[in-house]
Amino acid sequence: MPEGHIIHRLAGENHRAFADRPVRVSSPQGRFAEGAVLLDGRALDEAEAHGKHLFLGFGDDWVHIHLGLYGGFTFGTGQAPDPVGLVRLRMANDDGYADLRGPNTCELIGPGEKKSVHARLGPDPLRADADPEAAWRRISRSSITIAALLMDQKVLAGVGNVYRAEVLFRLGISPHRLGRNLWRVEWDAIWADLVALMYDGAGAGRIDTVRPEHTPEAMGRPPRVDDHGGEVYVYRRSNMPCLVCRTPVRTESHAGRNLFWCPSCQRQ
DNA sequence: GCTCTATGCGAAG
DNA sequence: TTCGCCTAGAGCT
Repeated sequence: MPEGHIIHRLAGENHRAFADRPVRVSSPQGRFAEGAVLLDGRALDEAEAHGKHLFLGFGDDWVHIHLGLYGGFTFGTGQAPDPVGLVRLRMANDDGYADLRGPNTCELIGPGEKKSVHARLGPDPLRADADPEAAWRRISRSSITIAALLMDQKVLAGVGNVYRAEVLFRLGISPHRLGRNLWRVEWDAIWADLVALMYDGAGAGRIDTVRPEHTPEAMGRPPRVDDHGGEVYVYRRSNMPCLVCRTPVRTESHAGRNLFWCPSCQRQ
């Protein structure tokens, strides 16, 4: 259940495990059977992430994967065991294996289709070719909230519910501000903070956003780590005291997703 | 066993 | 704005 930092990490893990050697490809569940037959025994050439989309390249054939809410990869070493649960895609060689379960998308595409996926995604803070100006052009003209804009993958690729809540908290910006009411310096700060947070997240495999001066140790409080594995200011902390000002964290359903913010630290 | 939840997204209304 | 969809684990009866 990943945001973009995990997808970049997965690109690296798949590349390390399977690049440049023949891969045994199968679909124990059967829903990627045709693709598996076509790829079986071929070598993985490239693994690439753009936002929450993962691309595994076998020559001109690409596996396009989107994990959705509950998709996930499991990696293991040695001989692959009998599949547990619904394994859509299994890749294996003599050293190890990877199982993909529950993805929203797992499909074989060609270079043209891959290009069109990239074309409909906004800049990804973790990609070297990202152009934050493209996101700013849309945000600065928009009459929808910055909270909704940050989650819109056409505007910005890779940010999900955790990063949007946390970056807005860290910069003291209300999630209800409209895009066109954002200052340019605020957008620059959002982008820079996302690059730093997501880079750290990709390295650590979890999302930690709490600054050293607000950690439980620094504040003399017991540690509290969210189920997703990281330490955060507001995400999934409804009604708990803000780590900075003690005001209860608020939550509301915003465009179908839970939004979390501190009404005192994020006044406007 | 059942019900709920989740870092997502696109189609339908 | 709501629904449906992909799946597994937690917490409940």
